[in-house]
Amino acid sequence: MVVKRMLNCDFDFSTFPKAPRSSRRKVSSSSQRDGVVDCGMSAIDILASVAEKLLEERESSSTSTNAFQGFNGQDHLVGKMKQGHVYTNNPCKSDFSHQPANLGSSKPPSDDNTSDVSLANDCIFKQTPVSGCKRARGVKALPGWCGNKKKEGCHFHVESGEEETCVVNNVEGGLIIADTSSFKDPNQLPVQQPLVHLDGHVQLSPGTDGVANGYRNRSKLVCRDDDENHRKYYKKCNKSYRPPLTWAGHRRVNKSVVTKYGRAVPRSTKCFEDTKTDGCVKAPHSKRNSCYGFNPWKDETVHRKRRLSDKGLVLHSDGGLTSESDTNPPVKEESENGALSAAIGVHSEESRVKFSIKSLRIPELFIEVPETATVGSLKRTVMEAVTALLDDGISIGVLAQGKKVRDDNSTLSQTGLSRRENLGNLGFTLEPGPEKLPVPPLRSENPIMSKPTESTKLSERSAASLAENCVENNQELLPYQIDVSADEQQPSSDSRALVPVSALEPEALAIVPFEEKPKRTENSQRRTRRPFSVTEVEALVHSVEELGAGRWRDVKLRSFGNASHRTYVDLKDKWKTLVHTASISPQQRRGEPVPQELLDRVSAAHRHWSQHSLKQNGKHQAALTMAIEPSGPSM
DNA sequence: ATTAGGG
DNA sequence: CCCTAAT
Repeated sequence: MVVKRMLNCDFDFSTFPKAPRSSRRKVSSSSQRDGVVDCGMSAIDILASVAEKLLEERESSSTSTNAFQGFNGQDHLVGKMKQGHVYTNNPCKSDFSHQPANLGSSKPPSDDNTSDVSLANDCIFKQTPVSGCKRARGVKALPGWCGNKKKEGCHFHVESGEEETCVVNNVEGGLIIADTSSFKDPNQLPVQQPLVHLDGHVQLSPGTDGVANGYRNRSKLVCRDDDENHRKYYKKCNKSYRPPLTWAGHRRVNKSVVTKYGRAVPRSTKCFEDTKTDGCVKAPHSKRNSCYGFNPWKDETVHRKRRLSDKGLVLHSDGGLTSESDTNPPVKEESENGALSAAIGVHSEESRVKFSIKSLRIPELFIEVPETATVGSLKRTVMEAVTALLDDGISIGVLAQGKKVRDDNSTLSQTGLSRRENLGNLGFTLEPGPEKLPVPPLRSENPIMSKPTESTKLSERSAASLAENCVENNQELLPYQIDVSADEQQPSSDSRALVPVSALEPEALAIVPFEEKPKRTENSQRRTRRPFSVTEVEALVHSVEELGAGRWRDVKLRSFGNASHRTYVDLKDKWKTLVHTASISPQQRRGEPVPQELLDRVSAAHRHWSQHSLKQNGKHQAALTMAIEPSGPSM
């Protein structure tokens, strides 16, 4: 099963033109006021639009057929989409206006194409509110992709709730479960905020500067009705769905679907390299069931920097606020663009403010499973994707009056959240953690060595990186400050600031602070696993025979020279395992078999040096003893 | 930076 | 392969 991001990591954010944050903010803000949805376009939307334009172009130009080759078949389109690229010869480049879309305008989107999808300086697409938009046409042009006919209202909901969370599109042999928001209108497709580069790139992160965002932190977001049960549930799921991992160190793997194949799959820059190499193209109907949970904010380097400035997803509390005395239950309002919105019920009683987040939508969740997949496996797939998304850790940010509240110590009343009328402006954001996100050193590893051998790995890898780019559209609409360096807030404290008062609504989902000390910055990647070859083992054994175990630095220098990927710690570890391997029966050994001859040498050397060290130790002891009692026992 | 050892 | 503690 595969849960993956539709778009892969091949985005080139760096080349994406951006308007100054200030201007973007401004725009967003005003458009928000006007209720106009900006950049509320999903990848599918964009692609559909692009396709539409391409098709239109073709229709109007009988000589430009070549330019549409890539879009003629859904196969192609789907495949490309998965790469995160929309390859076009850009026959209709001009269709994408460079002019700012009707930002800030309250004018309803016109019916013409350009207003439907236009590229602002800011690279934000302005789009007609989902329903009945042009996309439908584009979609239709791509039979099988997301045409109305094929789109089904396959819904998933959290066990405890009835929330519709996704729409499933049948895509030639596979299902693509797109986003989530409940789309009453069958024509509606998940709305996200991808950006389309003029060169055809589709970028997922909309809002901000396309910076990848992440639920990067450790604090966890737990949807619950009964948090204990829920946690158990998640745990259970994790256990039952995750394949066993050998390396103890892979424990964290469980946290991400992506890790299905272990963290061996690096999610750093290499993702890009690899992506390019294999194109990250996964046949839409690959026989292999793969499951990509994308984990948006986990991947990479390329986006890391920018990610710093990103404030991530926004849990937007537009409406749905109600006081405790209200008879009517909190009304959940759909954010126009769908993704991850949360209706928050606020109950006021004197100095107390209670929150009840009715729902949290998970944005952009793409799942691909073969038609032959069972419902059960589909459930698991969805579960994995969702779990991976949540489990990966996110921190919560609070937005008051549209501004980010940085001071975790300020009270709600001081922040202006004590008054009900202001609660309407309360917002939450899912964002990267407090940890510094230093630009990770790029490992220059042998490209051949690191070249993945399994296409699945590549796919997952890219899927993982891609996910990283997911950004809730709304964030762009919220004028909170974006201060990268100053972003020192502690996620944990942030979370604590929001004390869930659960049970107001039994089925309400609440954000629960989840204590977990961040051990490792998410941006630090686990090295890719590189099994020692017999040759390497031989070299290692040889060196140890001569130098003994313990002088790893020398061993490294001697047998591995400048092999940057083999550190002395690696050698030490390898020796450790070799010794162990040599001590067990051949039947218990795994991995590439090490010649018994070598293992015998390992045993011999180990024995030898062990005794040697004992002797040394003994000598030392003797020397010490002598030093202390130089003249020996005098009594 | 190395080494040692637990995870 | 990671993480720490101790050198």
